[in-house]
Amino acid sequence: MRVLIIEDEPGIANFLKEGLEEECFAVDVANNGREGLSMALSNDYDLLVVDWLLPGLSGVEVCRQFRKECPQVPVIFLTAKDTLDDVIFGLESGASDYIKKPFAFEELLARIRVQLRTSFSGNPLLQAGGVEMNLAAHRITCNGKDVLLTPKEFALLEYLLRNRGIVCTRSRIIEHVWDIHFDADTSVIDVYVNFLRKKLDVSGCTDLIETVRGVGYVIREK
Amino acid sequence: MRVLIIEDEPGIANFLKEGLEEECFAVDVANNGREGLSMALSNDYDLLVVDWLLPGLSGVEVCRQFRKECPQVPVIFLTAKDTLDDVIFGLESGASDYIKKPFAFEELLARIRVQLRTSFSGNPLLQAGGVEMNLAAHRITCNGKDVLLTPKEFALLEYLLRNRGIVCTRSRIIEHVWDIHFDADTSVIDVYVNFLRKKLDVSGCTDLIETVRGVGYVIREK
DNA sequence: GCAGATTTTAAGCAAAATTTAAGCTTCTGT
DNA sequence: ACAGAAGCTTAAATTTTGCTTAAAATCTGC
Repeated sequence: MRVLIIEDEPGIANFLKEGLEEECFAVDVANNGREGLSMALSNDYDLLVVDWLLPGLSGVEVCRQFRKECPQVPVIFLTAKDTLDDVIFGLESGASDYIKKPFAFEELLARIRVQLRTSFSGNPLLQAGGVEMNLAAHRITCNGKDVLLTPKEFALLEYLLRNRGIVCTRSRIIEHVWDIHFDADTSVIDVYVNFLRKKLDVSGCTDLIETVRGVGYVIREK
Repeated sequence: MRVLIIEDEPGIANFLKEGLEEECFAVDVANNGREGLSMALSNDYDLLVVDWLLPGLSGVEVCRQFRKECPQVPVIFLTAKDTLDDVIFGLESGASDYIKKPFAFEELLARIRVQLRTSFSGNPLLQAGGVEMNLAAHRITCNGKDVLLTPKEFALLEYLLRNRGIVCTRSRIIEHVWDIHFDADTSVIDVYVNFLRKKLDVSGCTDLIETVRGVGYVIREK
């Protein structure tokens, strides 16, 4: 995954570059709007991260012009502003998402992953243990054998696979897979983890999903 | 890390409490402004999450009065309002950040971490002696070997590691790792230090947690 | 609108984590 | 060296949490 960061503050630019590289992204940095637009147009990026406030050509203008040429590549804005007007204006100019400063790197990362999921369809294969998930084909195999999952089961497994190595808390799972924001008192997750484990067991993948008591679930790396 | 939530809707309060506890925070809840202010002033919290609209004493008023006494403890507002005026008013009253309802739990978490300056991306690894604690993966290794800890054990070790080089008194440990509803006359800490030492001993980390007689415990630097 | 599939709820059970309590050991000051 | 205080260790009681099922509710395609 190749990302271009257009950001004039060297400290922030560097922080983002290093953070994304640790996450296995290939990262380029441009220090101003004009340079950024030129790089964006002459290379094949999977995603752009653009500061709203840039010397010279503004982030909005960069986005507007870039969109003319590459309407499908997601653009995420970094902005210090946070009024509704600005957000609407930003999204109208073609941004896919925005994030307000100061932000946690983890949040930016989460948003990048959301954008890449919807746009990227070239080789969307997630795997762990004997399990392979082909997102484009919406198909899952376990040691070569097909495993048929319902939509919710698929979404849950996808979320766990995308976060492999990281413990997914129950709250995060409920938000990301079910889109429920204020209901702590449900046992759907337990039930669905149980469904998944059963289906994977049948195909020979045991112990893929580990329980972290008091916290949530995780698919470990390796 | 100890957090006070001041929120009158039990559903939301409960959801936040459980979510934050999964992330290993010690969480207290107050149901109204007056109770909240009194708890905030009489205990040693690391951060406050305050609803803007509260019966009786409003969130803004709570924040203003709390700020007089504890200017350094961050306060995050939950607000349904979203005009610039309200935001400015909120920030002028001493809030460190605010978040509009409805919000994703993860966004609140990200903002809390920004305020506590313990963002996952910044320093996901706490270490001392041969022990490494990876917060995101919720995983602890000791000389390379995995160590399985229960939630309370994890929280205690995290607290000691975050304060390494500093002696943690018994009362501070009780306040930050357990929460307010706790009996002062208990030996849980001894028991849990014992649990931790045993598990770490098995993996070859001896003498990590030192006893400071009459005071508490400490993990020394190097 | 029916039949089957999917999702959600609820409840009992099992297992694990937490807390209490009590006896033992070590340390400290005299 | 002794007495008292502080901390350590262990086992058992209590509480919490997750697993599993079955049944109820909801959705979907015909």
